[in-house]
Amino acid sequence: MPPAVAVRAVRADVRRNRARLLAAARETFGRDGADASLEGIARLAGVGIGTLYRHFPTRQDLLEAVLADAYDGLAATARELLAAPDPGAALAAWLRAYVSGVTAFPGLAASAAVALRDDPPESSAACRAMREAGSALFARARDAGDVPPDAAFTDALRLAAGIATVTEREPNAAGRLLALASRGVLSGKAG
Amino acid sequence: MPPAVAVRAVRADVRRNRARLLAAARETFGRDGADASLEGIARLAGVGIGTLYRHFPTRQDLLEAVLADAYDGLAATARELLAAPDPGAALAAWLRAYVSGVTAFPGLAASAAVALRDDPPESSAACRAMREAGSALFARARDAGDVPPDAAFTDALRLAAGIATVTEREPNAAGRLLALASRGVLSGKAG
DNA sequence: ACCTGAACACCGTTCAAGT
DNA sequence: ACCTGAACACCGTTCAAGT
Repeated sequence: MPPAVAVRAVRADVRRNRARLLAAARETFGRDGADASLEGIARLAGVGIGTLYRHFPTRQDLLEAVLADAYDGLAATARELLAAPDPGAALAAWLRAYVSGVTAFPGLAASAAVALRDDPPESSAACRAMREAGSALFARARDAGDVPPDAAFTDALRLAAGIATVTEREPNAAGRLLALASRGVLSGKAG
Repeated sequence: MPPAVAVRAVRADVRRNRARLLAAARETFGRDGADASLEGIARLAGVGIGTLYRHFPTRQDLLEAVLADAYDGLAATARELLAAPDPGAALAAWLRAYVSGVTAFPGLAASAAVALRDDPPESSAACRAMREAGSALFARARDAGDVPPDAAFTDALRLAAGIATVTEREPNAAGRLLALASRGVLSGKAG
């Protein structure tokens, strides 16, 4: 199968460029935020700007690729937390991890929120896997009676994304808002 | 007092330019979102770009001036709702109005959230008045036992800002998330 | 005192040429 | 098949000149 070999050879090249672009993006976004210069990222990666655009047609595509790492970690965390004794506390811990994961640098949380819209663009495999793992954690908490029976997982995740977006780089504020949303702003009385 | 007269004459000029810039900003932002071209706004207002920068040194300043209208309306609404019978329902209605008011166009909610940071920049008089009126509504709901006694008004408002930011142009989603945050993601059990 | 707008610097994006 | 980077278009911001 000579074509397969040829394809594999090309892929090595392409993959190396992609990996370099991602590493450069992580470094640059982490320093300058999500609105950093794309030309700077291409320069740091040692590729032409056209190559960056070939791999990541939009800034959002590049940001979502950066997010994939965080999603992998969050999916693993969700699966671990499925074994935790208190379903509600496990869900709360996971939502905190989500907020923390998508606030690695300014502007990232807003990108993460895009994948949670009512009519979202097609999302990455990592994002889908993260949501599936989180959904199981959510269902367990709901079955245990820790979450309102009519609540939707995506809405809860989106709420966390909103908190992350407005509390970027303010972990204390993020914690307060998550606690308030968990307990309920209007939950003074019994129900 | 001749100087006072001279000052007043100048102010008329300055105010007219400011009003034109604001009208142009409302129209342009409303059509193109908060990242619309500032040159286009100056052109539409019939002033030079330098005049726009003189009045509004940053884009955020211009957006906050646009927000002032919404804040005036929200302050009035809060004062009216103080007379509503159910304190909790009144607060809920006002938070819905806030979300609706700061989502007039894409990008506005994120600007509104800036004024709610833990260490916010100095905010407009309209914003302060809105927060004071909302705070009274919040205190009433808390005194009535509709809100957790240790909850902070600014955190509740910030939560609404976060919801607004991630659900822009999706009123249904905004309603669902507000309902979820009001009841509490983890409020399945009694308390 | 305020306004103008040319000038500067910078960035996003495309695409013809190259390998 | 992929990469390069010059070229184009556009925008933010400043500031010398004007009123």
